[in-house]
Amino acid sequence: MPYTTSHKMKVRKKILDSAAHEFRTNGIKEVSVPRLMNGAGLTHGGFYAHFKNKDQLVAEVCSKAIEDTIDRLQQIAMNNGDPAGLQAVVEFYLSDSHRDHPDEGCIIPSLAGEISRSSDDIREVFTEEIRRFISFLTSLGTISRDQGAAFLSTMVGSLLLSRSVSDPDLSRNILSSCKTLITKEILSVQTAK
Amino acid sequence: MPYTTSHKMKVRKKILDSAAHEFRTNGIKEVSVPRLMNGAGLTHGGFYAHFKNKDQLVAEVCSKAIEDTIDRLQQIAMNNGDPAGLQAVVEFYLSDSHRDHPDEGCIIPSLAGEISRSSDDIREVFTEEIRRFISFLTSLGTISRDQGAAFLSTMVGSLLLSRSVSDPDLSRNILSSCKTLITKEILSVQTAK
DNA sequence: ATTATCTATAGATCTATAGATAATGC
DNA sequence: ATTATCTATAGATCTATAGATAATGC
Repeated sequence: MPYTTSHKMKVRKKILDSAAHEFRTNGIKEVSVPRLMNGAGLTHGGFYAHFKNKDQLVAEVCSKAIEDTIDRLQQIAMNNGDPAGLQAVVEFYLSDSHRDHPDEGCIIPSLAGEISRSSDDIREVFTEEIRRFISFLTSLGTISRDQGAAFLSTMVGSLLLSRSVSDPDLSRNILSSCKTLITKEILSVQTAK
Repeated sequence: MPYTTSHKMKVRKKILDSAAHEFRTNGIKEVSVPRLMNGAGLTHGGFYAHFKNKDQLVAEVCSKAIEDTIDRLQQIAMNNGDPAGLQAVVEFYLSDSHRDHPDEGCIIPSLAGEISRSSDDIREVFTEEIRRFISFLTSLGTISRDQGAAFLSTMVGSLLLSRSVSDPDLSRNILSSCKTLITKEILSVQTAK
């Protein structure tokens, strides 16, 4: 074998990281293979030694990026104890800093539009990760799986709209109104218990 | 003047309609000017007699398409009377048929991702329409402007996710959980009054 | 000897423009 | 006479592949 296996894995990871970053910032269609490979310090021809085609890369990025986000949110939850964990996750997701740094934030608001129009292979991977995200949210509190699904929808929609409007006041308003809605719902469940 | 003004307006409208349709189905980046013009029964060269560039078309489509959606929802609300109007709008927005026909549905879930990465001109037009949409929702019930903003976020996020997952059960679950969340919130306001 | 990576390129396709053509109003 | 529309094309850029090169393990 030329090049150690670990070398190839390291390069592959570099391409994946570069792609995760670029896709979040610029969308899937906007990012070309040459641009991607340059970002990883390579030339474009080598891409196909690592991935069958661009779609396969997209599928792997979806999977990896969402799991990384869940891991990060899990950390935030653990730092805030059992009843406050879910609330802390929501606050982070709907924060100004998350809105202003799509390049390292959750990939769902950035790419869901394009993914909804993508191949079945990509959508199946995405589906599994959405399921995992809902399970994660549900695991944090006394909420039902349905509430987890609704919270995820609200957070994704809110972040997406807050990034799409050019008026900072409206943008902040969109985030805070959704925080209020979710918080109210969390509290209503806790008092009903 | 060659060609009546009304002829030119008619053609311009045909391009706009074709674009609104194509963008919703395939995204902005995916739809080329030649493809667009073919859809309107013209050749690509003529495009620039109507629009300065593709961005100007995108801005006009955003504006027109969202206003059309609000008009349509207004109709639904009026058909359902004063207290039930808001509920009927939410039910329609989060219906299976809206999910399954992005080509004639609300443009926001389809395009917000791309718009969030677009030029300031486009984002400013979009902002104004989002404001209008929130005002419209607020006008339907006893809800606050903040609640209108939160409902819009939830509806957009829900429709987007329901279109992105490949499992029909999960997709329906995402829609129904958001309907429940919003309905609960509407009722809580009404009983508090 | 094997294969990741590079160089070069084929074949599409995109946005935008220039100049020709043709459809209308005066 | 005016200008919407068409034809043709410039100049970029994209995905993917073929063949050359070079870095490593045996």
